[in-house]
Amino acid sequence: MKSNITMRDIAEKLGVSSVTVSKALNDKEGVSADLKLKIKKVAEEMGYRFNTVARAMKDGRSHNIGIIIPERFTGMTQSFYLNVYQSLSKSLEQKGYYGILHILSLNDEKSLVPPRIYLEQKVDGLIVLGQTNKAYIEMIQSVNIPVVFMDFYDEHTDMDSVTTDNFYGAYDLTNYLISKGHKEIAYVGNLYATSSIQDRFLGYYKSLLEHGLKRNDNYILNDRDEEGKYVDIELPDVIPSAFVCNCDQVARLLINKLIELGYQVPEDVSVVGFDNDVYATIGVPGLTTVAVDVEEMASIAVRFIDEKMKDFSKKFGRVQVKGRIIYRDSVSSPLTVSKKT
Amino acid sequence: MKSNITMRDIAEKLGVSSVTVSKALNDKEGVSADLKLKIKKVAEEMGYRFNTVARAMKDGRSHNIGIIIPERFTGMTQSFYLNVYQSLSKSLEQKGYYGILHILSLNDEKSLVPPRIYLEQKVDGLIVLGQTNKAYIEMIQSVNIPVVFMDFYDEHTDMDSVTTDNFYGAYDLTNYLISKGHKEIAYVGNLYATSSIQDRFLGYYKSLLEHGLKRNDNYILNDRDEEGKYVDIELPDVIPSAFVCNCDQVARLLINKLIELGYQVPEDVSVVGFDNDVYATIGVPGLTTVAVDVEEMASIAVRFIDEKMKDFSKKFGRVQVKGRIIYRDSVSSPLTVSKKT
DNA sequence: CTGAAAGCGCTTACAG
DNA sequence: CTGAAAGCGCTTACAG
Repeated sequence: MKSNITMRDIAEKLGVSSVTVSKALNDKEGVSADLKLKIKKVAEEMGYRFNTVARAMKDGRSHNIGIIIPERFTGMTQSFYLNVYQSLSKSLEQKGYYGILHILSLNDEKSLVPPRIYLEQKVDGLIVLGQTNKAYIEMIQSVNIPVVFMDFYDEHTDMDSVTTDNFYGAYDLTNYLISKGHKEIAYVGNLYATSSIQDRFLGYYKSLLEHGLKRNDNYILNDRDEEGKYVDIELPDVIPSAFVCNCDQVARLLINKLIELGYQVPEDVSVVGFDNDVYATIGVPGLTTVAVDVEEMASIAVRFIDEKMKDFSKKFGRVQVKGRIIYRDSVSSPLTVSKKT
Repeated sequence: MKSNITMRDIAEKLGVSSVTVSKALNDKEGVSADLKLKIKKVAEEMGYRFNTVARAMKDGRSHNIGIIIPERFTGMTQSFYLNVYQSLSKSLEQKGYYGILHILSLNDEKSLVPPRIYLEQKVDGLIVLGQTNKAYIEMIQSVNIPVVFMDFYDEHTDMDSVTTDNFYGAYDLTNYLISKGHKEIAYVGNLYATSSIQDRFLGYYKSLLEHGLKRNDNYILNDRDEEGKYVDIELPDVIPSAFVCNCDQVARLLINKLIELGYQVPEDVSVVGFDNDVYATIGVPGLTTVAVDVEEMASIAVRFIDEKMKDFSKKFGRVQVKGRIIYRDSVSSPLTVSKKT
């Protein structure tokens, strides 16, 4: 492995000082245009590669941003966060940052162990992607580098977070079902599991309220236990004409269950999901759902980190990014005749 | 943002030198046990965080490893590489490295632009995850830091690569179908698209040869064009009793198509996939497939990088990691009666 | 326009 | 066992 070329090597070759080389290569003032060109040419020829570490040492900024994803969101089927990570990675690169992924283990979360990337001053900022427990949020908020939360928020009023507009998305979707003529609409999701599920529920509920439809407690269906493990969905005695599911995966599970029971989707029952992930397009019928604007979310989170880097006290609060409805084949107008066998 | 505590701060507080602090904190020789303990205690109290950048500056190693994924493998539905990335990230962390993701754009690949993480000396090594064009492989091989390729290889004999044992997996799976009584077995996949598809085909073919079954050219079915875009699968006039698909996604597409045509899987036709990804478990029936050992692959790739770091000339060549068959419900013994309508 | 000096926070010889 | 000196490769502030 040949040792690396430094600015000093270039300087010596040209009989100038390394200060001048630094100025030339960084397009700073204080070098004649002639010399600058010559320096750049020689740098190129010698295969010079800029040493980011030395720069980091000087200005105290690594230009690395840590992205923390709690372990429980990283299972095989949960590709959403990895997609977000990818978008973040792209957005960071555009601003000259680099993302370092850290999977937060259940243990470290419980024991409130700060991520090693922080303890070793490996990163200038942190993006927490996915809900952690409250104590962990507080711990991470107390850190002396910028922190932005993604895809969740909680009662801590001083946290900066970027989430998809769950409330509006579910509201929009439910309005759509109602416009199609549905009056009996169930919601599927454990209201106590995550803030997303809660907010989507509230959006659904607002739509009911606005249209003067009564909320029916039997139409709020549980889909998972407290650890997030899916449980069998217990259907009510009277099947409603439409279901708003808190996510596409659950919508797909529900559809499979309904089909097994002899119902046809969307002829007998309409079902909508949320996320527009694989589960929306795999299987028949394709799901009408809300597509989350992952790239926009990533781009905003990165901008926030960047601005907080310049002014640590800057606050953005809770920012919501609107998604949009993707229309597929899982919704139709309800049958007017009684549909219970 | 309070300025950070340094070793010198600790040294001053205790009236010792920063050299001694460095030795104590790194558990090196040359400090009395007493003093070491005291130093560690004070470091803890003062909230000292080790500065990795300074260490990197000193020893010329950033401890960052770049992970390059070609853009075309990062679409919504292709979560496999992101899962590998996640495993890599974990393995790297265990050895004290940090992974930095770089999505290789189609343009940069064509123009042979080296990744910025390399040009800026941001990383000590590179893992290329997913096949690139040959010229790009050559360019990246010429770099003066360790490189390991994952999930593909090609004619360059000097490249170190870690792949899943595609050949053996498909061979194993085809043997299984034959043991179930199948004699007419088709292979689905564009043989010219990737080395994985090719090797899986060859494993399938070896199994046929070993069992004295004749290869039938009509039983080799195309699934995608040269850009990797899926095309409609053209079924042969006589439907075989079993299909070996090059991946789960294609297996699922094929099953849906067969069902549409009125066939039942596995009653009329058996289908197997490869990868054990979402497509294997989503939909009915569940796919019999080969599970790739992602964690083992990641762990080996990281070990190779680590060892090449110590000895740049070290070669490992092509290493294959065996997967294992996951038995689900997409295979049964063939009907003995004629099955063509 | 050009460059000598100092420093970022560590660690590695080496001297006492 | 303890520490003064030098250096990793840059950049900043200042002097000429």
